[in-house]
Amino acid sequence: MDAVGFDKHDHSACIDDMIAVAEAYCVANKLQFTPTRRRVLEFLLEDHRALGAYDILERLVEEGHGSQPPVAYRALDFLVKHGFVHKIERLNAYIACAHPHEKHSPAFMICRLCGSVAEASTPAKKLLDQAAKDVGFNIECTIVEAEGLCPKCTTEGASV
Amino acid sequence: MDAVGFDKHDHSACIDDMIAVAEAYCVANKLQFTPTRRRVLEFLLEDHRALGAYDILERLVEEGHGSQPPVAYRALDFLVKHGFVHKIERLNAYIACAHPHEKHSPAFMICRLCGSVAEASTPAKKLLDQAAKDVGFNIECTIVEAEGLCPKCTTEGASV
DNA sequence: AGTTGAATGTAATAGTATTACATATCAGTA
DNA sequence: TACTGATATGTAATACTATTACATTCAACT
Ligand SMILES: [Zn+2]
Ligand SMILES: [Zn+2]
Ligand SMILES: [Zn+2]
Ligand SMILES: [Zn+2]
Repeated sequence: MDAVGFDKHDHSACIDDMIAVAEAYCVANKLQFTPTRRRVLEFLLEDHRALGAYDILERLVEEGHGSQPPVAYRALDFLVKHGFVHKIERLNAYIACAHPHEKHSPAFMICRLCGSVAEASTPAKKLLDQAAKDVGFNIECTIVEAEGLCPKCTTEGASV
Repeated sequence: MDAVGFDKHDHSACIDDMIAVAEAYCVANKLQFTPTRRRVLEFLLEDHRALGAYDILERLVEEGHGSQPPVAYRALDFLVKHGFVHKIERLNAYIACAHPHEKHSPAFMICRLCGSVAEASTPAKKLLDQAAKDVGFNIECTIVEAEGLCPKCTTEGASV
């Protein structure tokens, strides 16, 4: 398993790659990768951390887009629906997917101090599937999030 | 693994038992199981489904308690902190724990049609711990929720 | 040009949660 | 008993998150 979020990496390439993937996917599936949608994905890729819908709205406003919540929520809904972005339920925030369209059940590790978030792929889905089968429940999607301390905050705050 | 939520069971005994467990725990740990806290736990046990903080507040008001949000949130914070209640992040709602103080990492199955919620115990923590260790993350708590269709809604809505 | 469906702009409102400060209650102690 | 500190409650105000509704714009197709 791998993770993006706690390690340094070639970030400009990272953004370009992800945008390219999204664009190609939209073209292939006749989806409209509009300026607003593209910009929101860029914001999330730039920060590489979870942003609230209103953080995003704020930035959109600065660039001249509409100033009402639906402007942000619509773009986010699109990006989530098509797998470019995940919602972090624990934070009511959104983060760019680290493995777009590799068909996965994401798991997130959320640092409660610095707020960084790493996405991992785990067999958690498999695990729940068995538990679900036992009671006859039909899983459609899973949410797996862990809260704790990231490597950096663990060492820094040995006193915490 | 077992689940409460999709099966019928002796409910009055269920409530009494849970309240007794909570009371005993509070006495043993010098915690104050105040009337408000007890009542909130009873509401959650009675319904055996997830209730929003404002649903709970509404009921408290009917019984003469304070009418401001902190009245509900404080009781919920206490109950969550001491393991009598879990928060369902996906629903922004709260549900009574089905296994109080059996030290567990709960997993929830949430029916998107009827809203029923079942709590299961899974080894998700173990699983995530390995993934976390790989990247140096220190897990403090886990959130595992699955959304889908419960047995009843699966059969009823074969057309959905 | 006319029709359609998707996307956007905007206002209003709904739903969830916290901060701040005053008051009350209770346990332990002088 | 009176004082003290910690805990719990009452209340007002505010902050944060999200949806509904309706008008408008735009591109694609006929
Ligand atoms: Zn992903
Ligand atoms: Zn950190
Ligand atoms: Zn539980
Ligand atoms: Zn159901």
